[in-house]
Amino acid sequence: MSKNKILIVDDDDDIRHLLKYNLEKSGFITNVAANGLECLEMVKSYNPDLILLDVMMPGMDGIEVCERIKSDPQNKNIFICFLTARSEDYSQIAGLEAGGDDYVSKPIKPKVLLSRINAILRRKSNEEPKEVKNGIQINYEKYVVLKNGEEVQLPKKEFELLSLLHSKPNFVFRREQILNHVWGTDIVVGDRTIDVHIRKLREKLGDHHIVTVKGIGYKYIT
Amino acid sequence: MSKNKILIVDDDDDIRHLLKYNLEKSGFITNVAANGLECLEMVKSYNPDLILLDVMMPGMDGIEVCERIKSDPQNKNIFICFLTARSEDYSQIAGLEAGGDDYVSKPIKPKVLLSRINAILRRKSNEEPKEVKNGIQINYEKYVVLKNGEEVQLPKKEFELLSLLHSKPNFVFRREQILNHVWGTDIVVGDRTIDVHIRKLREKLGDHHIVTVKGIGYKYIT
DNA sequence: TATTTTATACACATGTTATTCACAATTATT
DNA sequence: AATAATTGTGAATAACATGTGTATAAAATA
Repeated sequence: MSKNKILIVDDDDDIRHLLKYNLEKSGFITNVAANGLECLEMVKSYNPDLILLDVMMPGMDGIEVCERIKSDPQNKNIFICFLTARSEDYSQIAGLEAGGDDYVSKPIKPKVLLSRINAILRRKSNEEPKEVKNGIQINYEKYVVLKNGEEVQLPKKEFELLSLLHSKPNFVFRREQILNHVWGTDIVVGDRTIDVHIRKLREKLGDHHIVTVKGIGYKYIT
Repeated sequence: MSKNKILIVDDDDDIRHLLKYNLEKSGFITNVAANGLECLEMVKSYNPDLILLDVMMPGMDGIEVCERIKSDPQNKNIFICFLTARSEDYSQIAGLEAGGDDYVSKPIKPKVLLSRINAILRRKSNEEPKEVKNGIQINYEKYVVLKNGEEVQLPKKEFELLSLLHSKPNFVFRREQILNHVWGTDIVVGDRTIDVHIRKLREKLGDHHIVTVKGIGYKYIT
């Protein structure tokens, strides 16, 4: 998964650090900007895949930053995810959302943010040629898995676990990585939890898709 | 193609009249508004198919007007064509253009405008037939839902909820998104409110249209 | 104001999903 | 081969999300 550079833009120090800390723990590469101008510069130099953009900022607000970024066709596949306070007027953001972006309401819960980011990056990778890998295709919008063209509904955790493995076929994900991506860094679950979910996936999709690499983790094979 | 109501929005008297004159001569039904607020009201009462919208206006500018209109899913098939002066910053409009709209540069040449309008309306009429999805058709003008041709009257919230899901079939809307769109960001409602409305819709339309995606939200299936 | 319709709340039923755990099976190590 | 480490499995249970009946509030209508 080479594409996971995230740019965090918020005028609040604490939020920036909180997000940076959490995201890096989950394996993302991050960078920060404190205002709109810094953000615009970062876009050029850092070339992020996803921008977490605070709406309410002194100087240039998030909406404007977004518009400027989007006005350059070169940036068309940078995703922008707004960070909004509940009280802020949603109507402006709504219009942009149609364009393919997303938003997360403050106060930010790391778990929620993480799953949203995963969803966005998945969607992003999905816009590129839709690869059917070994008979399994994932549709993130419909939230279904296509197994030889047939739709299979998976529960949330199973879906996310499969998404992760499927995103980088043949790459071995360590158990720790899996935990961080799917469960988040703050949650502690027992030793056998991953295994059980893997089992469920195997039951539903067949045994030959997911391979155990003993001592390390799992991989999705093509 | 019975539908060709055009709303002209510009703060300049002369331009309004010029456009109105020309368009009516070509057989379109037109109406005018002198500013953003008037425009928003007209959208409700006049229900145009196409809005010619000046970008540069005192008070609310065209971009904002557009965003407000587009934020309501009911207006999703109103086309908006910006009228821009050459000197104006095109970058902001570029972003919106992606959403399916168009723009015409001032000074306006009637012939150019006319051919542009025809192109837009043609595009629109091509999209129209898609409206019947899985036996359910939504008539935003009458505020009524057609279930196999038979009219079903839905209360406001139910109608809006259905509109939202129906606007993007098979796309899973998260509960949060639904709340924001139908209820707004500032309003707080209980946890079961969405479910109750979904239930009402299922009672009236049948169970097979709306599918629950546990842990995520709902989708309208075709 | 009275009446009806619509919207929301809430407690609880139901069903699903997530997790745990003891133990079996497998693989690696010596 | 014996042992240790790791993963797989079945079953139980916890945690959770959604559906439902009914009550109540709010809004629309007469």
